[in-house]
Amino acid sequence: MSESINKQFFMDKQNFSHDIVALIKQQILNGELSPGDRIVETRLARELGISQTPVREAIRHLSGEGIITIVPNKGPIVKALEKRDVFEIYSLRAVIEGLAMRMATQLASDQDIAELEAFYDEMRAKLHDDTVDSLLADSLHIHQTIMRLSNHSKLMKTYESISFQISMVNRILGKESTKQKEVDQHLELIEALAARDPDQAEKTMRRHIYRSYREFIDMKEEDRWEYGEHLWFEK
Amino acid sequence: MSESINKQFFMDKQNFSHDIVALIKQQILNGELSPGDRIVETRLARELGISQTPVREAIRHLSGEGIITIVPNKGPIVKALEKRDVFEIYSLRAVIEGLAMRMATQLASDQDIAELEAFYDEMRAKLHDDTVDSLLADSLHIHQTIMRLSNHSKLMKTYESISFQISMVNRILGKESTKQKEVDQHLELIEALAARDPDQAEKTMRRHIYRSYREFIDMKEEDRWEYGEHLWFEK
DNA sequence: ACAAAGCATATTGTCAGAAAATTATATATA
DNA sequence: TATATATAATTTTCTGACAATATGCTTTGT
Repeated sequence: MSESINKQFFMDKQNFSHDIVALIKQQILNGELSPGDRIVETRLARELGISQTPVREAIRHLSGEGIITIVPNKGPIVKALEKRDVFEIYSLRAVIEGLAMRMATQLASDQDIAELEAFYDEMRAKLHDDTVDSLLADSLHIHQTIMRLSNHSKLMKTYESISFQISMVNRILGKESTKQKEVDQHLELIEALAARDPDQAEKTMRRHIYRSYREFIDMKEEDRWEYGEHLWFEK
Repeated sequence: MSESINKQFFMDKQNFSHDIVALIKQQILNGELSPGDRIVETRLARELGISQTPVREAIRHLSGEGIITIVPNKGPIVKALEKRDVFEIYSLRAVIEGLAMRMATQLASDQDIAELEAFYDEMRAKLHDDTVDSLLADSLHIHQTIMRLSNHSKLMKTYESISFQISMVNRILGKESTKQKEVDQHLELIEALAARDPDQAEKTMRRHIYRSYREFIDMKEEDRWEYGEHLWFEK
């Protein structure tokens, strides 16, 4: 019944499991699959109109990525995010992106930086008549650009796996940022980049991410995993 | 023929693929499987005396971890390590372990530190009549202990996946370190930990790893991915 | 009414083999 | 000889069926 409908997902340049990996990720970000949800291999296979094996392969791949947990003889579940995870995600992100900044100060061309500045100006211009979602997207774009400028593939891979979970956090808990502050912080980032001072750039990025984390927990949580600022950046 | 022999690998508390993941990793570290080698699912399954499916699952999991690359319709190969990879591994490791140090200064108990100091004394005592392999193992133990003290699961997971590749690097290219220097550096680490100064601790760790990297490329390579010290730590 | 035991169902784990794709080998043609 | 074409062999990919295990429900005994 729903077989023919879902077959559209298979643009299938490569193989089934490859597309199923993408499909499941997308469903998690959409909210069709929530953390803690069980994934039933047979059911998913039936819905997609294919057999069990490629579904299993996709799930095994995702378990390797750490997005899905497989309980032996019980089955796969979408990894749930605890409060502790949020702390870990942000703190890891801080050092990952910190190093990216450091490298970007050395590797970015003048044009790269000019483009970032232009993008920022646009972002600031439409600040007041724009949605929070759009702001988040723009923010994400800046961070991704910096990651790309670092030209460090393992850094990017690690970032992607975290970034996915960040998106999960944002989608689950929503986010109302004070737009002005958010925008200002990104100016700091770009200025630090333009100054081409690695030490300062790294510190700025770490502080930026620490502030995001603080904002997040101040809004949503009572108990926090914090251990104080000195766990995040220098003085 | 070799079926019954290899069956011993399956202590099999959970399921086949779980053990095959461990088996393949072990074979890579042993050198039975080298980077760039192809893995033929049917052959491996036949050798182990089981069917193809669990082998495939294990390989899919490993591809998720990034240890194996799957070329669609061609098959899995053990990911090869380029020179560039070595740079990326060390630099990523520097920030990962840097953060671990930072956290360890806050989370380690006095006893934890005392144990590390005791271990170090032992290590130094047997310095002269010990092999390089044994020294490397001791060094690894210290690093792993610090990771554990950080009590940061995502950090540890990232570290593990790098650590695996570090071991690959070491086994492929060998390593004759100047033992004395190597040992001294670890003293610095433990002292920084004992001082419980997060900033200093992080910097010490980063410098330590940077030095390892330098030692490595000075020994083996001509061309280097370096970009200067300021990419690694503050001044 | 409640708990334990046994049965039924659902789901995972494994298998053997067909279908599709790739690679290697051999044959034919210029 | 060299190049292209056809054929064979290998390997991946996928399927459908079955066994092993866990879960939920009913029955039974007290």
